[in-house]
Amino acid sequence: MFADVIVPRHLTKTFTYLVPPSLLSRVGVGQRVVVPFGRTTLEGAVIGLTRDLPSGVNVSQIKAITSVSKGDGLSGYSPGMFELSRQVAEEYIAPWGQCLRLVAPPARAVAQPKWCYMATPQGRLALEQGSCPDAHLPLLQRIARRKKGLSASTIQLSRRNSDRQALLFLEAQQWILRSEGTVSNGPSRIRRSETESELSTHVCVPIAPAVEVMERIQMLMQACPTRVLIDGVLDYRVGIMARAAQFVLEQGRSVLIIIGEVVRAQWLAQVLQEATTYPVTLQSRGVSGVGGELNGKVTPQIVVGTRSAIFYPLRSIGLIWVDGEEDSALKEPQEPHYHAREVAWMRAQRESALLVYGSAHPSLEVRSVGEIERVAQCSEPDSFPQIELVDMSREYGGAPFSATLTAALRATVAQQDRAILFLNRRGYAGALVCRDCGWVPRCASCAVAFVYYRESARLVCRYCGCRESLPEICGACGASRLSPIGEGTERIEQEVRRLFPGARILRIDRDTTRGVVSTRRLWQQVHSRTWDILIGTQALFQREPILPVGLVGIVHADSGLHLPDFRAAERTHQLLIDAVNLARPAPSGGRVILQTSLPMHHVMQAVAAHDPALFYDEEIEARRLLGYPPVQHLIYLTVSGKDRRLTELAAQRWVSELHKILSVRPAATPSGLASAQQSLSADPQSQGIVVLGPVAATGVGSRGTLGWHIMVKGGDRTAMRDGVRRSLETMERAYPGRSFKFSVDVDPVDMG
DNA sequence: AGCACGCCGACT
DNA sequence: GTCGGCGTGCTC
Repeated sequence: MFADVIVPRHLTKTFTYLVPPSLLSRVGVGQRVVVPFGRTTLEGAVIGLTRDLPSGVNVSQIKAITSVSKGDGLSGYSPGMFELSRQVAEEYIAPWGQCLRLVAPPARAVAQPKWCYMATPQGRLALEQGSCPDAHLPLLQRIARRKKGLSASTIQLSRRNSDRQALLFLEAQQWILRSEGTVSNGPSRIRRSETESELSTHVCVPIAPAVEVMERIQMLMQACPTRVLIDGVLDYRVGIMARAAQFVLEQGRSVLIIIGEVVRAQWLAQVLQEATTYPVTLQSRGVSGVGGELNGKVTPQIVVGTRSAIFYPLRSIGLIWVDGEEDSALKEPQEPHYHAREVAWMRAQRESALLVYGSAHPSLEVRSVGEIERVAQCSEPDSFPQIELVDMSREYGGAPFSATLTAALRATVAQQDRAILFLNRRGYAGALVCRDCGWVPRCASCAVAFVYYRESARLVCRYCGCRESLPEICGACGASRLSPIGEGTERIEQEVRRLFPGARILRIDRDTTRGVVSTRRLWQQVHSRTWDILIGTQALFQREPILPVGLVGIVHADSGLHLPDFRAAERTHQLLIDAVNLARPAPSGGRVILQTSLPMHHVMQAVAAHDPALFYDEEIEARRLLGYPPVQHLIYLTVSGKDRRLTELAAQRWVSELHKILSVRPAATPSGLASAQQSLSADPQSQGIVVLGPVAATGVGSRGTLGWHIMVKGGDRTAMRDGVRRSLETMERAYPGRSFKFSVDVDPVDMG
């Protein structure tokens, strides 16, 4: 009997092993097995059993399975998780073996025996007496110098044959001793002392949910698997989360909570530990282990973690809660490029669990899911701060603050209240903007902002690669004041210090929060409220929440709109809502001043009116017209290599393969692209697939490699995926070796 | 992906 | 001369 085994490597093929008679009864599909692989031993999984050898494999090369993984009481991968890894591999066009490591990181002790060499008393004696041969002396001295021993990886014995011989010799002489290094892994129970001092839980006051809300959620739990969107602010969501978790735990089932940022996960774990009576485990990346089991008995628990925790081997899950489902941190930047929000739904369906998406500003993707229940926070008009839009194109001079904002800051400082100046610093990626009306030149067919290249004095589209010369005048108002934008936090800080010499000013951004120590100190200052004016970027939203203040000034609300990303408006909308929520409600004197050059833009109008529908309705229409997600789908391909020219040729070859397989009319040239675009716009439900590019990657020459991007866009997701998978196979066959790397990102996010 | 081998330039 | 850089091939 032979077993087809996949290994946790970037290898698409399977390897065939002999099943020893002694293991016949224990080896089945899905079983984790230890196998010899090349010179090493590693842990793979059986995906099939056969009586005959596959063609092309010789009996003489066949090795036997060493052993069956001893585990945790489960026979290898639990069937559900094994299938989940296969589903992820298929969905995201990644090698199955690569996805296996998500559901069960290879047991380190098996995959890489960590040896540790120590000098024996005899060895030390040999050193003193000088009886060690000169050839092996340096190594013995090196080992003897370390009292606790030297690990094999430090010696790097793989490189030098001489060292390997020396080790064998020294071991034979019993001058050194080889022992197994200790490897610690397992989930870390949160230690209160460690995190409590750092993160303030008091800043969040969970709102006790209404009886009807909890009744509805309990009803939905009967209809599982099902999805629900909880649309509301953090305090509201945490209130429901704690109650729902407690309810599920009392039923004897566990709760899995996924959140984008690590610090947010720590904070949430702490809040839930205080709010519920069950154990909370914080799952951080790289830590493996089987949870929910103690002496063979399943103990319900809460697991909080970042995206990789969606694969946590928890048994009997009743509730999966993805909080901040719109966070791009839920998308894995490496292969396999899974999105934890989507994997959560795959898992919820397998486990028959309730899946909750929580957000203060849900993604268009989640809002457009047909069969999703929605629980929205009812907000009275009184719960919002007062918002004023200031049209910056009507302000004189180039000052960063309008007269309105300056006066409001002055009043706030005079009243000894606090103010936050929010600056959206993303978006300084070299866009050209009209100083008079805020217009930004955009690609006609892709509708994303052009990237401005100063040296070549050109505009380039990040999506389709088309180029244009610089416009002389503004396309909207005809003025000739077009210039690149840019106003950093430093500049704002200087200006605030000039205007308010007596005020206590604190700045939070990527520059001030470089190190762990300085970050902690700064955040302690934020919470101690020993400041009058706080200047910050989106770094303000990435940790525990901040108590709201009297005045929030949004200095340049438009800057995020200029990113060359079709989601630029959506991101800006989210950030502005977060910024608005930093102000107290109007009855307690909360006020927001939003400075913009585009006061009529749907993002600004929606934020000013506290009416998200104004944004969503217009945005979804724009996505429909341009064929962007969630209406249509994208697959983003990258070819990277050393030689720019050859890599471009490989990328072009990929495009033509895609054309062939997907039977798309060649439309890669900017002129042809416009017509392809037109045919899409004419029929929004068109199943037509478009291939854009190749376009040179912008981060030019990172570590000597160059990249070219290709975008596949269309309505038929399955056809696109199948086509891309087949084209990838063709490319990897056509270009073996490591001169090029072909990568695939299904449903990309963060394209700016 | 890892991990070997093997071929080349710069120094203990 | 060796040490360590990286390019290439193989793993049942």
